[in-house]
Order: sequence, then C-alpha cells, then structure tokens
Amino acid sequence: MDGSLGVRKGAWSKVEDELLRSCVEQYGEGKWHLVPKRAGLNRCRKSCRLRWLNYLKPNINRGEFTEEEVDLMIRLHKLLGNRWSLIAGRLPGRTSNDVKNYWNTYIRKKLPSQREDINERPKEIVREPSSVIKPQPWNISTKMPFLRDKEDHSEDKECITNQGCLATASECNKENDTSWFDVQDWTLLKDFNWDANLNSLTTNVEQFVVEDQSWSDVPFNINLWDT
DNA sequence: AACTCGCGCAACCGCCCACAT
DNA sequence: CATGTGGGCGGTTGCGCGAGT
Repeated sequence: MDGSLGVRKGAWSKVEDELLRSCVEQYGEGKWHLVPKRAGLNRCRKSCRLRWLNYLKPNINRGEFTEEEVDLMIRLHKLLGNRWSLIAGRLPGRTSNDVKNYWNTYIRKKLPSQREDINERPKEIVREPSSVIKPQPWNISTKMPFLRDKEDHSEDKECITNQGCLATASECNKENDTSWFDVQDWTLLKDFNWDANLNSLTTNVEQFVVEDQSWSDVPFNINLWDT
C-alpha cells in the first residue's frame, strides 16, 4: 500500500514529530500524499495523517475522560454504534482513536449487557439494526433541500463531526446558522420533524435508503435516556 | 532482583468512499 | 462507465510499562 516499500514503521521519534508538525504548520492539513516528501519523512501518508490527527494536532485533550464525556460517549454509541469519528466529534479535543481505545478498554467491560455478549456473541454488540443509526444519511445532510439556501459546504464533508454543525467549521455560527442542530441536546433530535423535511426531498432519495431502511425508519425518537 | 502477566495506547492494516480522469 | 488515487474510518495488533509474585 502507498508504495510503502522500505517505509519506516513503529513509534515516532521527537525529530519526526517536529518535522511533521512544522510541515503541517507550513502547508496546512490535507494533501497527505505530499507530506512525507515535504517533511522529509520516511513514512507513509497514512502514518503521517494518523500521527497528526491523533497526537500532534493542537487542542487535543489528553487528560482523563470526565464523567460527562463518558456519559455522552455511551449515549452517542447507543445512537451511532462504532462510529468513533462521529462520537469523537461531539467530544471536544478527543480523537476517534482515544474514544475507541477508551471504549474498548473501559466501557465495554463495564456494560453488563455487553459483557455477556462478549462471551457469547461478540460481533453482535454494535450491529443491532434496530438500535443503531447508520451513518450514511448524515454524510449527505448538506444536500438536503432545506439546506440548499446555505453556502456551499461541500469542501467540509466531515462537518457533521464538528459539534453537529452542518456548515463549514470555519464558517459556522451557532447563533445564526439554522443548519445547526445540537446533538448534545437530544430533545432537538427527537423533536426534529424528519418526515416533514424528507417529504420535501426531490433528489438523491435513494441515498437515504440504508439496508432496507428509509429515513422514517431511523429511530430518532428512541428514548436515549433510558438505560 | 528477576521474571511473568495484564493493561493501555500508539500505530498499522485493510477496506470503503468520493472524486478526477 | 471503468479505473486510479487520495482521504478517511474501524478493527486489530503489538510494544512498553507497571503491578504482582
């Protein structure tokens, strides 16, 4: 992969970190295939990207997870399943890798129902179609007709991972941008009239069908606060 | 002090998707 | 439409380290 013959693997040295950091600061994130050459690193693009996103990126919170974060993580996992990047997007400063590791290390052991599953049916824990919202619809949210009057956010595909904002991270303004819905306040999700908005769809309808489910089948009205 | 064991986390791997050509 | 490429993601691995014996 990546034509990575002879590419260095394993732990990153401080020198490599500095090279990568200065490269990203100079050229910005993205164009990861160019980063190894630009930075003078004998690493593959994916390794560079991962090191930056999970370790070197500013604002990463490497402290212990707070109770609030853990609580939110559990609720998000119930809603999204193993969509670690989406979950991490709701936890400021946390990376998908951190969330994934924390879940696998601590939470999975603590949840009694899942502990039973681990012994008997480990693969089924997060794959229950009736309780997990698949991610696909979220990714095309910016194409929804009721968002058409918004600016073109097409360059910010992962915007949904940024605090639930459907606008570009740099452009969004929570107070003014109606494309916001605060996932942290689940009542908004619950009360959002999905059917009404979906009825207005005229394009890309097929993209809303996920594993024989339509948007109306997606259980946004589930009571996330039940345990 | 030496060894074993278990845990946590950083990093890799393989796959998928979007987009350009 | 088919193919190639880059970006991104989730699953998994394995190293390093601390605790226990």
